[in-house]
Amino acid sequence: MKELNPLLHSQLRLAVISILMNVEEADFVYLKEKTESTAGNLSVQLDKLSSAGYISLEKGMSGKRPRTTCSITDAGRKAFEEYVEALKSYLNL
Amino acid sequence: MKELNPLLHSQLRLAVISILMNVEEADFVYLKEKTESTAGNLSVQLDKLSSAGYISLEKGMSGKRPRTTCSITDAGRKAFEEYVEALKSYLNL
DNA sequence: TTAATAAGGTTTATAATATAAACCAAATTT
DNA sequence: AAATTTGGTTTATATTATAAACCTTATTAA
Repeated sequence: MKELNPLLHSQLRLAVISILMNVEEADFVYLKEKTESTAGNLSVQLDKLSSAGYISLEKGMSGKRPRTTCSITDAGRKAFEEYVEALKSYLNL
Repeated sequence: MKELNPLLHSQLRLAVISILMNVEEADFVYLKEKTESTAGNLSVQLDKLSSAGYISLEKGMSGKRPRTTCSITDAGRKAFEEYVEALKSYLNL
């Protein structure tokens, strides 16, 4: 049985990556709403994905308010695709 | 985004359930080899699946040696199928 | 014939993870 | 100017996964 990348095998991180696979970029607030996570949890998980090189974080300003935008990297895309392939062997798809 | 049943969203438990979906029954030793897990870890995870009613454990004897055989229950089948459906929404399948 | 090793597990301790609570700074509202 | 909101981060806690240590019976070796 194939290994399931533990960084992706987590509900919240998987949700984030899954969303980012389908959009150019998404900001912190949007991800928080879509995933229904707390800010703290999301912040931690985004950092982990970023440290792994799976996403890139741009921390800037939108007018006078802070704004963090996230986008998936090539490494993230690849990791996700490999994860999906591995999972398929478990799901009988 | 749908919730991913945490009892199934674990590599080893998912592997066990996945195997049991395809066979009538499987014994402890077989599952240990197929999943490449340690006996301790497998024992713990089988208990969790059993406590949840997802699998049934028959602890008997094969000749003079103990033998635990496992099989999936209807509840386990249903939970697995729901888990797969939920996951699909994350995987773009 | 008993000492060591193996088979088939279980129990317990530890390491890793996920999660939320508490916190912070700047902006806005009352 | 005090209170509240926005957009987060840091830290503490609860949960989980995992392996190490252990147990019992059977088998093999000395």
